[in-house]
Amino acid sequence: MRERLPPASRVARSAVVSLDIVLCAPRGRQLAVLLVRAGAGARERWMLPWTAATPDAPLDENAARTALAAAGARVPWLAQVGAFADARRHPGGAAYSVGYVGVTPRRDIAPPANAEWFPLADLPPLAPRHRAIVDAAAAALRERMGSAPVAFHLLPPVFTLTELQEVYELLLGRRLHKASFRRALQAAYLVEPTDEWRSEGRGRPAQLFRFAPRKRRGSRRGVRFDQIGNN
Amino acid sequence: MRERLPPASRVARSAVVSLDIVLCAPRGRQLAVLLVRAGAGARERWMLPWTAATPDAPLDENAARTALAAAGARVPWLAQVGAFADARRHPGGAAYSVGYVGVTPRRDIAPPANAEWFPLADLPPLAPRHRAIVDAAAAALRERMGSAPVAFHLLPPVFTLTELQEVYELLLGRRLHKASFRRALQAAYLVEPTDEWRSEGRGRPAQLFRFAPRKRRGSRRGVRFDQIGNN
DNA sequence: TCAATAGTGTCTGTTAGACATTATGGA
DNA sequence: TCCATAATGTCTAACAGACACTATTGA
Repeated sequence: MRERLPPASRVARSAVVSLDIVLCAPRGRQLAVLLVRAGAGARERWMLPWTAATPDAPLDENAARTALAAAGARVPWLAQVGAFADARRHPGGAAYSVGYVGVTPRRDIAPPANAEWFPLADLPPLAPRHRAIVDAAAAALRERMGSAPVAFHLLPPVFTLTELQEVYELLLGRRLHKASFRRALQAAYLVEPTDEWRSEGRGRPAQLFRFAPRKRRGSRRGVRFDQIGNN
Repeated sequence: MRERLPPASRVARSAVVSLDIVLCAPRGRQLAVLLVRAGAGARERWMLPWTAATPDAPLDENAARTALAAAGARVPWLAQVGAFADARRHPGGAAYSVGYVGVTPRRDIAPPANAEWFPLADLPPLAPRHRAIVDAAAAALRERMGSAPVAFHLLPPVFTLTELQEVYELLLGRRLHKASFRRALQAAYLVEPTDEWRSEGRGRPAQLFRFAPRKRRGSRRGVRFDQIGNN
């Protein structure tokens, strides 16, 4: 089930194009990113999981393999962030790098021995290019959240609406109104209730839902100029 | 003012990474894309303007140079679309390609002899990778339209509100309501009126406006699940 | 019983979309 | 004068956000 790939540290430093994965998972009220150890003891460094690209293979396949090898499990959602070059500041010396961002429910992932989850907001020092890829990945994640059901890939198959809301708050970086969130969710026909309930600590148990999108009559109202103004 | 670059056809076929530009301009009610001729007579082909990437130079600089050389004028807005690989289907045989999308007001651009504008919806046959880059560029343009004032780079410095609305309709691919469009525009403090008016044919002359964004109090209401549902 | 969380009903301010009306020029 | 386009005012339905309330569990 688990693919074998050469560890990143043994890939030739002359690799022309690298694939670098920013793998995210929820961790309490923060997003966590998976990093792998490069160096040990006083010279300990961290870097994004990466491999040299295999020519002639689709980039997405290459990236999926890299993510699988790094995480030890299939990554349910993976998207390209972009290409990076500027200076030679990749830990493996790659002239070009293609960044990918992925998400996974945390429970699926017990990281390999040389890997560890770090809070996105508090990463250890990274090579400049990896730092740029992480920043671009976080931005891409927030952007694409509205056009793809990314949030559901951060959750197990069944979840409470509070859990779903917490993931949205995580990705959006702001608190949401409970009643409004549920109304919008209902109007979008994205989830359906199961007949299970889960009790956590005190309080009334929460009903469990599953992701079950249905065809929708397009609404698409208006033009929002909200974010226009920079650049 | 105009940079000299080797024409794409003379770049070695072994180039590892290419930069490929999808340059867009308004053309009536459609978007036009700039293509360059590759081959002649019965063997005539068209391709996106591209060059081999210069190692160690920032990709954005590389792309700006490529666009400048292809269009013969500075391109006011240029953004990366992503990296492409799959099979060896680049016209120059590049193993990897980084796509860029740019926009320019049409009047600025008199294309060089071997280049021509084509309607985006009706392009001649392209190499598979170029076709993929064009499609991704069109999607990226629509996506980023909401977060950057792309529309204004498709217009001359002063314009009528009807012209601005037509550009938005072009980019969004749907008609907008005139009164709503103007209200949203006013609320966004993006344009300011000049004291010029322009009369075109019959009807009342239109006031000319210029792009002049001002600081805005963030509104950012609610969560829209509008586009969620496809992966 | 109290504390804590889930879930729902109602009200209000905002706004997209539609319609109507006025304004101003050319034919 | 009639027609075409610009620009604006008003009404309505939809909806985000807030508040309050009920429901259901554990302590």
